[in-house]
Amino acid sequence: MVAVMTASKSEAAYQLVSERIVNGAYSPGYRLVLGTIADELGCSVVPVREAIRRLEAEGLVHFTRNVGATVAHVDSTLYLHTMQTLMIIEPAATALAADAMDAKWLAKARALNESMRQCLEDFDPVSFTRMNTEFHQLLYGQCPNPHILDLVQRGWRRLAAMRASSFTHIPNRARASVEEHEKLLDLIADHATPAQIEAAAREHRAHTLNAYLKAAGMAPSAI
Amino acid sequence: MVAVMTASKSEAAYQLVSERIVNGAYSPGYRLVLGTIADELGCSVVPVREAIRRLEAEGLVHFTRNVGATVAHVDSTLYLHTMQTLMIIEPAATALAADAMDAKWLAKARALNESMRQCLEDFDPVSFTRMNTEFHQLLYGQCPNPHILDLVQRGWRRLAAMRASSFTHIPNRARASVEEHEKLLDLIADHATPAQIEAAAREHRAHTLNAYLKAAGMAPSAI
DNA sequence: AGCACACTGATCGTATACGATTTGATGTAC
DNA sequence: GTACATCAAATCGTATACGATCAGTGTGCT
Repeated sequence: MVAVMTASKSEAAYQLVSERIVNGAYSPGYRLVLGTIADELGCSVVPVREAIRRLEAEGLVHFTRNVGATVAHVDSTLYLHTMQTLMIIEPAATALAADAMDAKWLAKARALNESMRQCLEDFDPVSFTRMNTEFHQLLYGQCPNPHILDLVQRGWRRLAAMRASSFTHIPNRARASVEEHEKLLDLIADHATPAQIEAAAREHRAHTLNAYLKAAGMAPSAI
Repeated sequence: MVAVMTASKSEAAYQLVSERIVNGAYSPGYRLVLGTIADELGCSVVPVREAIRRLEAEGLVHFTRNVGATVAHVDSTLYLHTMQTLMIIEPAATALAADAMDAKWLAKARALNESMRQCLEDFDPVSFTRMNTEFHQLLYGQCPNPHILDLVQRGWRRLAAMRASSFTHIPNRARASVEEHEKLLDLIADHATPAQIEAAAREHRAHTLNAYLKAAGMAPSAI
């Protein structure tokens, strides 16, 4: 772990805890004790406290006054809510980013999607998941509205944290995802309107969301 | 304002500064000096610092390391971005809240909208703005997804902070808003699908956004 | 045995203190 | 008069310290 030396200690604490939650080193329910983390980082509790409050605001940790912080538990409802939020924001971000999607971008996206297809052939779910995240980053990454971009990034981070802990992937969706990605890229190549791009992107995410809901025995999402 | 005495001091600092920004007591660019605010609250700088960092995460203040915090400046781009974000999230929240909109709710919403119409007759823009906020709160308030609800509330808070500082209202839109509200309520009364409700709500906000953009000489929003 | 209550250890919340950094002003050389 | 170096005041960042609060445990009473 290479820490950026110019960053403040509270920033370092934020990065450390955040990363450990997202990649699953701290599982849900894990107790985040200020003093312990402070010792580990070689700093005092004040910056650590600040970092943890920030993570609380992002929903990654649960905080109780005078008691302390724990890594947030993930239940199916929370997962649904996060997915639903992302389902609304990400397609909009993608549509707004449409202007920046030139031929070069398109070639890159297509190549990435092909690699994902190859991962499926090779039964490599780990790479697939990584590339899937990368692909979606490519989709929304050029969104010119920083608020929206920020929301999407946070949404993905939360999903990553949830998946790292316990959630199983739905493998059947993987193949369909690749096909839907391709259709979306075709649409972009054909200079579809932002509204059309948004609709297609939202449909893609809705499929994923509803597949999850169905597997969990829950009703499909209203929107 | 009755402060809850059990709340922590950092909470109190957050509430104080937040409220002052939203109602315009602190204008954009105002320098938030930790020590000064701490003195005013009768506490030390540590909780104040925490509160300010939280406000930074919400985008209400701008923060520079080793320099300090100022109330965020509002330019037309920022305003556009905030409106655009709200335009995407609020309609979704409204659609998701559709289940909770019963006859009683509908009567309340209709009454409020009529009061808004009356405000226009009486040339009372202050009440109109207050009621408009209230009306929209009614629309999205029952959204069962807490993340989405939170995002909408924050969006409105930011808008309020921006308006408090400098932005002039666009009076021509006021009358159209009331009509659009009514159409939206009719749609809900007719048991429209959530998707239809979302589309109508989004159209309403898009009109407001585009009216602003046009007035500012900017191109209409892509979505 | 079961309940109530006080006690204890752990941990949080914040005051205070001090070093680090920035900013703006002052003075000096050109 | 301008550019640059130096310095001082203001302010931030965080370490340390201590009081406040909570969860768990043991003891005594019924």
